[in-house]
Amino acid sequence: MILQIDPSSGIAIYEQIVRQLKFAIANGRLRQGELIPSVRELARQLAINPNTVARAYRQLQDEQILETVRGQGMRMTKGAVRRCRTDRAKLISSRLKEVLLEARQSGMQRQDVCKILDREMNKFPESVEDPS
Amino acid sequence: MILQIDPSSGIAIYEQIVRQLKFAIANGRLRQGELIPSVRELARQLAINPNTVARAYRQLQDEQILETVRGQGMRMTKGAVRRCRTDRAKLISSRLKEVLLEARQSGMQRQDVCKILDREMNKFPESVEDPS
Amino acid sequence: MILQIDPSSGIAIYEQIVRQLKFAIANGRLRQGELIPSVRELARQLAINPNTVARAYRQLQDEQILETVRGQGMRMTKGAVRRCRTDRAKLISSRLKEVLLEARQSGMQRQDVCKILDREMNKFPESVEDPS
Amino acid sequence: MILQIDPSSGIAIYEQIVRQLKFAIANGRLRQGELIPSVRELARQLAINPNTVARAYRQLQDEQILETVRGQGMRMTKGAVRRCRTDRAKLISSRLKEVLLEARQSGMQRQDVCKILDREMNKFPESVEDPS
DNA sequence: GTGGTCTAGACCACC
DNA sequence: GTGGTCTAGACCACG
Repeated sequence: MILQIDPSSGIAIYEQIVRQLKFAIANGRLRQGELIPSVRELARQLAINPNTVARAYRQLQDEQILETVRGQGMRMTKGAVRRCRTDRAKLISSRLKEVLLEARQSGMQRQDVCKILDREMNKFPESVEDPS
Repeated sequence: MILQIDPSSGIAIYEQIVRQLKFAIANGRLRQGELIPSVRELARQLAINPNTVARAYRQLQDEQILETVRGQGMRMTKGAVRRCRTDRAKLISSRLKEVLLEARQSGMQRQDVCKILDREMNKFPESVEDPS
Repeated sequence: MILQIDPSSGIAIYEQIVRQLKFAIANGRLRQGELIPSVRELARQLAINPNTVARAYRQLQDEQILETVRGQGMRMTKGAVRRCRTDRAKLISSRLKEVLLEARQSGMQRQDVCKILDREMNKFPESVEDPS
Repeated sequence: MILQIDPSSGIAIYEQIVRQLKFAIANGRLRQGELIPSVRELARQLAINPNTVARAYRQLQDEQILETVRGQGMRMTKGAVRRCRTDRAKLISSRLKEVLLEARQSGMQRQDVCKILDREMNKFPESVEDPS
């Protein structure tokens, strides 16, 4: 359970936690049934305010991705993987659309955008995703 | 000089003005030497507070894209077009890199990203940019 | 953290704050890593509007001398001391050059300028600057 | 009668005209009795708004350095030279004091200031001022 | 608590 | 008319 938090990225820390947890669930790094780290434990690991972690967990609970297990902690729900994969697709897709829309509206040339895309897409690994 | 402002986009209004003015300069919709709309005039057009426009103009001034002509208004600087094109490329490029990095880190499949890109890139017009 | 503000000096208040903070950092009165006084706190101390302080802080942020720590406040950046010392030297040097250029162009006699300088330079203290 | 105007110097244009006219009178480049250029003529030469020149002339009139000659234009008053030399000394002296005070308060080292002064003072010409 | 943003309205110098 | 500055007060997200 290692998350990469960048406090100066402009994106709220709790939002970074939410996204990365969703991603971890989507690609199978977190297994169903496992307990996730407690608020205090994760806050300690990331050296941030426990309130911030709690806010992220609360949001994931609202979205029925996490659920509380009384007296033990929190774990993934039954439908978590499916929901997270959907959310991941939506998030990435909408952000790609946004930036490409902005590129068009800015009058940027198609070819210049293609150059960037070619360079970036080459960085993608051959894909093997856990099909569970 | 028509800008599209969305007060509920999450991006600060002054920041939207800054970007769109840069884009307008980059693709030649604003010509060198022209006076740009006055703070009060643009504020009236966009139905927002003059201070918000002034803040955008001040930032563009800090970036040496606009300069004041005392008692008359503001105009593009000599190097504005070059700077704006550079900024546009940097902005779009860095945002594309960000979202594609996030896509990779999320474990998303290369082919799924490609599907989105193909669909979006078809929306690009055949390009004819003012080469001045 | 005591600043001397003169609202009737002709120099904008926010600009006075910017300069004096730079000077305080340059000569070691503010230490790296320390949180600086909050916008509201400094505004209260100086009996001015918080927006005026915020504007000064924003400019220092633009110049990478301050950075925000979300939810906590603002602090000096890593390179703040170096930048402030450079800025101080540039500011004083350029202003000295300006006035001496004006003196020459005005046809003033070298000896008359020297008289003023001798008198003023005697007011300088024996110097001991924090070398950190 | 050639003045050097810098519209982007931060100092108001009319103020630049006032100063440079005073300096021209102080060092004898303008002779008593001569008519000075008309508002419109000087405005044309400097490519600025006639109102701006008029404002400068009005201030010099208020300070009894210029006077109107009905139907002809404006000329230096009898005490103009004396007044301009006094003003020149006051102006340069007070600006030097200001910047050196700021240098001291900023914690700058005496020796660093001296370096700048040495370099600048060498630019002064051997002095021959019209003693009239 | 913190900073960030926006609005409203005022006064100023300048042209 | 123009931009520059300052004040006052509001709302927001974040920790």
